[in-house]
Amino acid sequence: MDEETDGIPLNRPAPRDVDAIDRKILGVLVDDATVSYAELGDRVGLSPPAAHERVKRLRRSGAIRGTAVIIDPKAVKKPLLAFVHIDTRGWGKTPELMAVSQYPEVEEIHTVAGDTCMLLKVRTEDTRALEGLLARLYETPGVTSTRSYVVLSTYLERPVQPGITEKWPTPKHMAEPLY
Amino acid sequence: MDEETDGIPLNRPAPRDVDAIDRKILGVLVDDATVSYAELGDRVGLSPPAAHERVKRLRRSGAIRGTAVIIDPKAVKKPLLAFVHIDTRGWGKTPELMAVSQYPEVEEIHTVAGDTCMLLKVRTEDTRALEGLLARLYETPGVTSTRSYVVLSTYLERPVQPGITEKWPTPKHMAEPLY
DNA sequence: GATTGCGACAGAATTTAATACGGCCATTAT
DNA sequence: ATAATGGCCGTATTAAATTCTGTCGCAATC
Repeated sequence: MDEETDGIPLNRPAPRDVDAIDRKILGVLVDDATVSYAELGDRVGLSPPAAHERVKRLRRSGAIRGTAVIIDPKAVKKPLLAFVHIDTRGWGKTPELMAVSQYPEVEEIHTVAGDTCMLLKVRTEDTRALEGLLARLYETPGVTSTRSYVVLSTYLERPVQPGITEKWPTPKHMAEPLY
Repeated sequence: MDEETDGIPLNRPAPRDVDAIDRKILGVLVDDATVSYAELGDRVGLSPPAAHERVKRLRRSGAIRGTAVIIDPKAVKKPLLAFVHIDTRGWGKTPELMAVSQYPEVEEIHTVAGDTCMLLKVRTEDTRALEGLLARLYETPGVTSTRSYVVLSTYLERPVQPGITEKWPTPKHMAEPLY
């Protein structure tokens, strides 16, 4: 008896948006989600149960979508990272393309605005496995061409950060935008 | 008395590589790292302490680099995702570029092989914040140009998967490669 | 080929943390 | 003013993490 009763959604207590303390909590948990609520409370200035309550609310509201272990790619034999741009004939042919999401080497699929249609983030064991993936892509109906960017070095790779982004002051020589 | 004694590293028991059970464990924990060792053990066919021991070993060996909450980007006011390609004058100027890793909107920094030098994954509140980031990039010495791919829709985005990638059989019409 | 050492596991015991509960305070709405 | 609400703290209870001990199987050794 938590989410709903008899299928009737309980009227939630107005999903208050994340405040400064929530951001601090997220900041701690994004670095290490294994900390105890006691330590989490200490770090953000709350008692353990209060910290727990906050985290529960963040989970309920969907701000925290889940908790996952971060796997070293090399440990699971996927040392090769690449970004693949895909050009397609129209947007309609995506369903077949979505089949690639079944492959464990595909980590991200986006449609983008720019000089290409789609963008994939893939991780493979070696260049040969990447070639196999590209071969499968070319077999997919609708795919006209691909461009691959093989990662040489990764200098930063981290999950979504809770840190707020400061506003950009328009330079003096530029006119203030309407929007 | 776990990692080392008096600064002398203990000779570890040969970091055995991940086996099938380890992969199943990683598969469970990458979906939900909050499961108890009791349930984890059930799912992979081990007793709770045995599962615990496995996870501890995976952590020690570095296969599990950490545990993190997955934050909904919209909840922290970062609904806009973009990939930014950066062209630089030579590779030497990267140190100044690395300063962008301080910005919370930058999630990934890679050097790549292809028609560009570097690739950034960034998440901002809106197009204006992205403009601000690009402005800072252009101020960075060594940066000659950028190309941005604004994500329209994300169809898949997940952490490193433990799933093994099957080998690609060379098509009949292709010669077998030397390597 | 028997033996000894080692690594992995299961079951029980213990310690620690997660979770639930009751009361207090501040803010808000009536 | 006053009642209601939401958020917090301190405590109590429950559940899980962690430790300990013994057993089993495997492999290297003699």
